[in-house]
Amino acid sequence: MSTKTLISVVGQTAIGKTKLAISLAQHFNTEIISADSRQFYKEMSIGTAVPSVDELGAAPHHFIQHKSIFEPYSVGDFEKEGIALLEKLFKKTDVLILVGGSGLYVDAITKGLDNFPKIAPEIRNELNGRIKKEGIEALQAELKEKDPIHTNNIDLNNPHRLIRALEICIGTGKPYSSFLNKKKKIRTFNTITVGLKAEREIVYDRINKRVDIMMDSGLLEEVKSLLTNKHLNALQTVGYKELFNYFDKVWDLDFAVAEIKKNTRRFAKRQMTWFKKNEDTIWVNFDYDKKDVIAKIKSKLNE
RNA sequence: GGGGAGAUACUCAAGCGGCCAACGAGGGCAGACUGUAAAUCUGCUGACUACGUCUUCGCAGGUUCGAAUCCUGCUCUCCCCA
Repeated sequence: MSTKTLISVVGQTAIGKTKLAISLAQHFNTEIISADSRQFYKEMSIGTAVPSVDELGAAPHHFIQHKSIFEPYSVGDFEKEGIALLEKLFKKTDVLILVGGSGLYVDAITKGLDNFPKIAPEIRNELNGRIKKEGIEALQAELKEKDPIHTNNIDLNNPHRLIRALEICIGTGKPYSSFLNKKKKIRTFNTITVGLKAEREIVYDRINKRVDIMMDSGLLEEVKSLLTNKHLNALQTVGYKELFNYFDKVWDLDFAVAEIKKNTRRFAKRQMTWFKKNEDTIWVNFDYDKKDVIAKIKSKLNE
């Protein structure tokens, strides 16, 4: 009777997730939680395609531009905040909408991550310094010693993963792998995933057009205003990093824009390989019929 | 008209007698993903009846046991002198 359901809307960038989410929120008379790792930041809006004022007014949204690029923020933080919010909102409604293009962030809400203690940022800084000075091999050797199990499971060539594993080992004195696969998190809600899809050419065309629109809407100015912060993690983002190169005079503008389009296409590809893994997803074409989608969701709701 | 340089896989670009289906880069494709995730990393990229076979290095001949690599002719491109 009081089963709570989270409708998770996923799909590639520029495919129309925001619009579908709003339709669903209106239909179910409910609210939207964003799981978009770049729309969290209030300093970024054009390049992240944050919902417009009209869209934000069409349904209550959460986690849109609620953080600053200067604050450290991670999936772990997002999971805690997100679950807390869901719990609060589920007190007054049975259905909520989650929308997001960031696979890991979506999974953090729907499936949950293992708990890791907070690690002092100095440890990562130091590891970043060491990997430059001593080379990746030194850190690989150290992980092998501190966590032989995890050494066998991760891609040792991936510096981000290597450093993350090591910072846990160093910061906690325990192997990274010892934090994995604790008891399964119990979610108090069911999740129905709706995936938006379209043919490659259509997605690519929409991406190209959206990048042009972003440029016409003042992306360049937005990026210029963030120039002094370009080292911040949140700004290691398609649409921003390429234009930093333009302002640094390493690329001309046309090339930078072409790179944004290319990198967005590649990002869209990676999103798809992530979302394809979920076998329960209800896939709908980007030119869906609204009633149809709602009917599919409802039949799933009644299962 | 004369002289010179060059034509290599989707693109750029190495190779200059055997170890070459051909370095590398770009692009493309596929994949991985537990607090950097719009990030980061990995694999594949001539064709196939695939641990083997077949067809490629401008075109056509030739030399050689053997050629992308040497020779001849042709075609095209670029540069210099007229």
